Amino acid sequence: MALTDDAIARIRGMISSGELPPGARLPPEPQLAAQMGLSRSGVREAVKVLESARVLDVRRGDGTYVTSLAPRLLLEGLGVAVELLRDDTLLEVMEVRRMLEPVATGLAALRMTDTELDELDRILQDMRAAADDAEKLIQFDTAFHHTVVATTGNETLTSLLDGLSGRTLRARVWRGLIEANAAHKTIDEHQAIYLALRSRDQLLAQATALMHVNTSEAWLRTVLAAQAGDA
Amino acid sequence: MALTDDAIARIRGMISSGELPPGARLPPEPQLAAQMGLSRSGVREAVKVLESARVLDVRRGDGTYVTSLAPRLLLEGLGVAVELLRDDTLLEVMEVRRMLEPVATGLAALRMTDTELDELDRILQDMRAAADDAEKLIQFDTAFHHTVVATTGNETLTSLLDGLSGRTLRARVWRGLIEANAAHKTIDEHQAIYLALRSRDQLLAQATALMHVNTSEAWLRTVLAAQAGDA
DNA sequence: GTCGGGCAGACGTCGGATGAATCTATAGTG
DNA sequence: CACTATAGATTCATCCGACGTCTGCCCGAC
Repeated sequence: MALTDDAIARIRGMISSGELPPGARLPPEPQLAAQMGLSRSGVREAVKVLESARVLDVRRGDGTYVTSLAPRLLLEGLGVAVELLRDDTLLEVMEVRRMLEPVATGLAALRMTDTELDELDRILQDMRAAADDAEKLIQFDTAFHHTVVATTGNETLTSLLDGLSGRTLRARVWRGLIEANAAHKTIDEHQAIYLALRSRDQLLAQATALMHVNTSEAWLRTVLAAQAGDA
Repeated sequence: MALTDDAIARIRGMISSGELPPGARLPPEPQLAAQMGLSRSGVREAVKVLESARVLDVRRGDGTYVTSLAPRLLLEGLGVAVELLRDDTLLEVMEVRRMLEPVATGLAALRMTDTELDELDRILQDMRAAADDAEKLIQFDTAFHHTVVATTGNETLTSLLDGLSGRTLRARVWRGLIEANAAHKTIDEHQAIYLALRSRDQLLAQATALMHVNTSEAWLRTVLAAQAGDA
């Protein structure tokens, strides 16, 4: 399998070499095909791959362009990859979050502005109001952690952690939490993180975040074990 | 753009739902096309995307199969994504490594066996012997860190760090190091990490790793600044 | 039992044709 | 002159059919 993969590599090469900078427009498919010595079908497959990787942006009726290549785009694929991981490797993902999220939260404690703290407070209230609505809880939980990590100003870090905290993963944890009536306890953990951030206490923020991830990991274990029992 | 992307989503859905477990064989392309209500071309594009994401394994003359879905496969794409990041975001990547690698190295200190330590020692000697051969230095440097992180037993973590330590990134750092005659100093840092691991000292391992990443980051800054000056 | 050939199945690549969306330039209108 | 609407050109989306090539497997020969 060479032709199509060659085309992928060559287009990628043109981008990383700077020949095709962000925003640049590629030649029309027929022309690109001629240029690379393969049929239009092959080019389309190559372009589709790069489009799915958020490297190219294909606009019907217009043309094909190089995206901004921003980390948030290129690292988006991490999320879909994590969604496909098998159950026994989800604990590995959790372990990575456990290493990364506390440090990130600690860093956020140093940089967070009052405005951002207020937003966190708002999300926290939303969570309490959501009660037992799993769907909403997951949504606010996601927003909470995203907001915290985003204030580090490191987009790569944010995208990475977003990807590692996939929707399915969160859903499973919260299902376990709600079924065991432990949702309120987890919301309290968020509160603790919030208070640590509010007081700009890096070490405390780190500690509260670690506790929180640890709780999540524990519930994930429970859910996975119960599921294994069923099967 | 719905048909092909729908197909991608549906195949992915069949996999994550367990309908297509790892190793399973997909129907032939024409049949799959009929089943999903689109042409073979569309199916081929969808399959190609999933193949590039290491979700499917297409064997010419044989058929299409679901891969093992192991983290090392699914997270492989992270590496190619990082290779396409623009220069100004590489420092973000470095910052993430700075958060992750010390913790991982500290963890490795607790789990590393004598055999693995001996292998590290061998790599270290290779590095010293490589002298000013940038190519080899990069190769041994990669091997060193990979070996350390791999002993944590966390394949997800290993793949993640491998991806974040892309070849291009390493190449740039080492280029700066060699040009400034600072290669030996960096090799000494590896030695320090090795000694910390040998004595199973988690905190010291963490500290030496942090210092090392910090050095790399500093050199990356230098190289990027020099490059910006050229342009 | 082993080796080799041949056959069927499956992916790889190609070329052309048609439809749909977008952009642009032009002509018309107030 | 400014704005709008229409027509055409450009480009991607999708489909269809054909042929080449590789792989796996069965079966016969030795």
